[in-house]
Amino acid sequence: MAYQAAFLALADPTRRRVFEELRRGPRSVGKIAARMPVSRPAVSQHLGVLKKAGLVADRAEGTRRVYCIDPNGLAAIRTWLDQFWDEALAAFQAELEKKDSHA
Amino acid sequence: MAYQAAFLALADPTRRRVFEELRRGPRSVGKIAARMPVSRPAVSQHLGVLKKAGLVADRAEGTRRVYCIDPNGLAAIRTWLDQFWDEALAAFQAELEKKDSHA
DNA sequence: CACAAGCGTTAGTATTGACTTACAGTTAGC
DNA sequence: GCTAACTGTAAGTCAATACTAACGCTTGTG
Repeated sequence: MAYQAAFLALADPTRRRVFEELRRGPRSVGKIAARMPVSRPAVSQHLGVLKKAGLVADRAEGTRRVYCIDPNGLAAIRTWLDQFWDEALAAFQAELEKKDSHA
Repeated sequence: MAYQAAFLALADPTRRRVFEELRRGPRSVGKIAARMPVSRPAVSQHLGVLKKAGLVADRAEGTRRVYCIDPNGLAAIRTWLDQFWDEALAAFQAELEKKDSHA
């Protein structure tokens, strides 16, 4: 049930942009906020949501806080996606067989 | 840029539950709403959002409207996920080499 | 032709949440 | 110790949205 938070976190465009910024590598909060159209506290809040969703991880580095990508969040989404796809495909084939037995 | 709508659509719990209900196979609006804690118009609106996101498709069947899963929406998310993962992995390895050249 | 079933749409409401400003806490340098 | 740099947090505001109730439209049935 972890994909719930992940989907909710990635739904917001600004927050996903923050997340995608970390795709280039680990960054501090200030570095990220400098490239964003919103204020630094807003970025900090977004990072908090992403962290709770298991999408990012943070480590203290002196006075600044460096964030990087946490694979767990994306893995949760991928798992959900694969499982969903398998079930849907199975249901689809079951539907076909039902119509075959009809003929 | 199609994953934007898909993520936004799957973020809402009720809407995702509607979507997951179609995993079992094609259903009419009434059938879905019967298993939901919200009213039928709410389900209809959710289905509209899912349709615009390319996650479901509908066909008229007499007086009732049957919805089924549209692979396009999920494919968009999968594409984004794969691409994101590749870039993040490349950045991670680049980070490692940078530290190697440091030694 | 009238009636009922099944949906989509609209208007209106209440709640969620993204954002800014101001403040408090922690760490490096003089 | 004192200042500056960097960040998380709290309170408040405003826009987005999920929901219900009421209505109108289309299709099958007597």
